[in-house]
Parts: sequence; structure tokens; C-alpha cells
Amino acid sequence: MATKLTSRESDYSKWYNELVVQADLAQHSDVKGCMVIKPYGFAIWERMKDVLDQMFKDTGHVNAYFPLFIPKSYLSKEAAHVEGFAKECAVVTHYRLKNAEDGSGIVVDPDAKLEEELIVRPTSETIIWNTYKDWIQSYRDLPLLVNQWANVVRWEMRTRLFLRTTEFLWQEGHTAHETSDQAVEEARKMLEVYADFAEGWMAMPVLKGVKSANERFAGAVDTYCIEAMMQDGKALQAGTSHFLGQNFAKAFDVKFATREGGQELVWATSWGVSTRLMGALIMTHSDDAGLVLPPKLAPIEVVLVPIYKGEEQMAEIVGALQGVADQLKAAGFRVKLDDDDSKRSGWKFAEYELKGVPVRLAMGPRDLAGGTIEVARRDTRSKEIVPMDGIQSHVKGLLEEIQTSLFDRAEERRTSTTTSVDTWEEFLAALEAGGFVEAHWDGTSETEDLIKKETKATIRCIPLEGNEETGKCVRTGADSSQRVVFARAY
RNA sequence: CGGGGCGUGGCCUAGUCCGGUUACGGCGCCUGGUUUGGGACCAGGAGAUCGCAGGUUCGAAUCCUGCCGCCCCGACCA
Repeated sequence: MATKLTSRESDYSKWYNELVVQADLAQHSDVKGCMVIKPYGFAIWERMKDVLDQMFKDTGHVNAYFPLFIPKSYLSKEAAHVEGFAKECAVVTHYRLKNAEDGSGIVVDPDAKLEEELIVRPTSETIIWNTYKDWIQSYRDLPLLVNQWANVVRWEMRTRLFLRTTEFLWQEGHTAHETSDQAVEEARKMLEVYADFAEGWMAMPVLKGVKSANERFAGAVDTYCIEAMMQDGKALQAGTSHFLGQNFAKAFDVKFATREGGQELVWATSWGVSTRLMGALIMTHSDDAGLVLPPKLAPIEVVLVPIYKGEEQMAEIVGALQGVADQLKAAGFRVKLDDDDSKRSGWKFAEYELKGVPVRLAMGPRDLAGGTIEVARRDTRSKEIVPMDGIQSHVKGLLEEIQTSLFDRAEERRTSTTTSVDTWEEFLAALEAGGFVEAHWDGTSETEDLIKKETKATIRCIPLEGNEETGKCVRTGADSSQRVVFARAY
């Protein structure tokens, strides 16, 4: 483990790949494009999941679970949806294996062919709306606010740990409403939940906006999104929330009896965030020494490391640290006392820095004698010696400061790399420099395609808080009513 | 699907061009000892169908043929 990470500057992509593996977050599985999420990585995801789950419940949602397998015919019921996902579906065709006649191993039994092939869900709209059809009869059944935590499979050509894997974990909310306005309100509300989570817990500033038609979810009327900026100047879509109109209600014939006694199609939303958030979290804060975690999501907020010579001193110092650990635990902090005698303290320092533990407390014989303790913070890599008295409130304050400071630093980086341009030359230069580029666009798919082809940049979003400002499209010179945000993206 | 790279103890790797006894080294692991304020040191030890299948040869990690897998870079996507 004496290996040094590749620096971000020399090869950002390599830095990321090495960090994920070395910080013990995940590893490649033997199946192409899939990953094993290791216990430490999963602990971070569990934190995210727990917090989000509570946020969903606080906004009136309940959890349920729908099947992994979807009859192939369901997918084709909504035209845009099938168009969007058909190219990346895993298909189950058989249900049995048998020993090969020639003894060469095990083969698919051709006699066990499924009558209707099943697809492994790339998302669950179709099977859920097919089910909602039976759940919804009256306006009294609405709104229907359901979420599920699940795995999904999308057969992508190119994958990267957490950012894009063939199988990934996520949550998908699927709601049904009486009116269009209520559904739009729901989609926007969940976007706010995502934004609050990203900024308040991940310490990751996000832009809220609407996707252009090109970037819209297959089957949605509108796709709302939060977009984050990574340290290499590339944008990352961190969460999406869709207003689905009546598209799925139409496709699956989901009608309800209105207050007036008529029959109407319901209005729908869906919204999701995935293990991709892990990638966002890593790339937002981490440095060349390894992972940097915001305290609120860190599985371990404070690690305590004893420094000692001999068994007698070890017992004394570990005993003193145990007291500190107990005190911090009682105050509600996630704490680990590492009294493993087989690793030296220096090794532990490096290890917990690599793993992004926000605060480290170290105590040696000098501290024990003087009633002090060494406090190191991961984000700035600074150390100080403080009195043992009042350590709890000191740690509390420090953790809050780290959380705030990580957000501020990320926001400052985003702000300083966001540029507003009016000419094509400026546009190209800004893209080259990295970051968000605010520019006028004539509103057509053709122009967006053209720009993407020429520059690899896409419209990340049309900001919700964008100020109305007329101008001329940066590419075609046609009229534009608002600046949109471009960037190269993950 | 194109382009590139790689497959050798758990991990990284030398050896492959130019075939030759027992497959180099490091990390990690086990045992014992000395150590301990930033990834300790010494001694001993365990651990390998050299990706798979054929072929050439007295002899293959090395040469030939075929296959499989993974990673990276591009076209599709969260």
C-alpha cells in the first residue's frame, strides 16, 4: 500500500480509477463493466441511501419493490421509451442449463426457451405503470407516491467504476397525480430534494435546470436535473426528475374516476439518483493523497490512533483514547479507535488519509503526559495540538467547519470556472479551459447536435434560475431568449 | 464495432525478440525477534495448472494457430 496515487494533474482519469480501488471503495468484477462495491464504499452509499430515504419519506413517499424482469412486450408500449432503451437491454431467453452431451461443461438447454423473453430492467416505468393500472381507480387513490431501491442493468459500451457501470444501484420514484400541475410540482419538489441532498450532505454545489429535448429522458415531457462540476472541468449529471405527462398512462391505460365522475388519464413523474453519486462525491472533493469525504456522509467521522512504545504504554494510551472515543460516540459521532497493534501509527495515518476520514486524533506519550491530543483534518491536511479538555466540542466544531469548507471550496471552484460568452471563439476557448459555459442558443436540436459534433459539448441544462436575457445564438446567430449552460460532460 | 494495451503466487512485475535444469524481484500473508510521534527492520516460511485449447519440438511462459477475458482511447448513454 506504499503506492502513490497518480496526480490529478498528470492524468485525472487514471487518478480516479486508482483512487476508487486503493481507497477500497470498489473493484472490477470478472464480468465486464460490472463492479464489486466493497464494504467501505458500500458504507458511504448506505449513508447516502439512508439520508435520501428519510427525505423521501418526509415528503410523503413510501417504498415498494417491483420485479427485476420485465416482459419484453411491455417496453414497446411507449414509443419514445423503447427507442431510448432498446439498444442497451440484457435479455433473458432461457430458464435452464444442462450438462453438455460431450461432457465439455454446462450449456443452455434449448428446450427451456421462454415463451416470452424477459428483459432485465434498465428502469421500471413500464412494469410499474402496468401495475399502477390496477392500483388506481379513483381520484381518491391519488396521488400515488412510491419509491423503490433497486439494481438496474444498462448494457453500456464503455463503463467506469461508479460513473457508468453495466449494473448499478439506484432509487426510482414513480408517482401518479390528478393534474398536470401537481405532477410538475412533484417533479420539481424532488429536484429540490436532490439539490438539498447534494449541497447539504455531499457538500457538492449543483445547478438546477431543465434538459433540452436532446438530453431528455426517453418518454418524458420534461426532464429536470442537477448538474455538478468536477475538478477536471467536466460536468456530471447527478440526478434527474421527470415530468412524464400522460405518456405512460396512455401507454398502459391508467385512468381514474374524476371528482366530476369522468374518466381521465393520470399524470406521472419519475425521479432517480444512482451509485453514480459516489463518483460525483469522489471527484468533487478528493485530492492527490486520496479520498476526501464530507463529514456528514463519512462512515467514520473521527479516527483515533494511538502512538506508543511497548505494551504498558499501549495500554495506557489506548485506555485514554477509549475514553475520548466513548465520549464522542455518546455525542453521536461515528468514531473508530484503531488499536490494531500489527500496524504502526504512520501506516494508519496514510491509510485513513487515503480513505478520506475527515478528522484524525492521535495521542502519544507526550500528549498523555501533557493532557493534549493531536488533531488533524483531512481536507486541509493541517495538524494542531489541542488540550484534551473540551475535545468533544472542538471536534464538533471542526467537523462542521470541514463540511462547510468543502462546500465553499467546491462552489468557489465552480464559480471561477464558469464563463459567460457571446462569440463562437470565446465559446471554444471556454470549453477548452473547462467548466460551465453560459451561452445563447437558438433553441433547436439541430444546432445542439452541431455544437456537440464540433466541440463534444452538450447543453447540460437550461437553468431554472436563469435570468431572461435575449441574445444571439453563439453558433448560428439566430435569436435566443435565455442563456443555457454548456459543458463537456461525463 | 474500430484503435491501443495487457493476461505469470492474493496484488504489482522480470523473463517472451533469440525455447534449455529448480520461473526473477517487490508488496501482501504466516512464524519469531527487535521496533513504534508519518506507510519500520532482521531472520525464517507458505503460496504458481505462466488466461484457455490445440500444434511444432527431445524440451514451450517463450515459437505457430485458434479462442476467451479484462483495461484504456473513440462512436451510444445516468
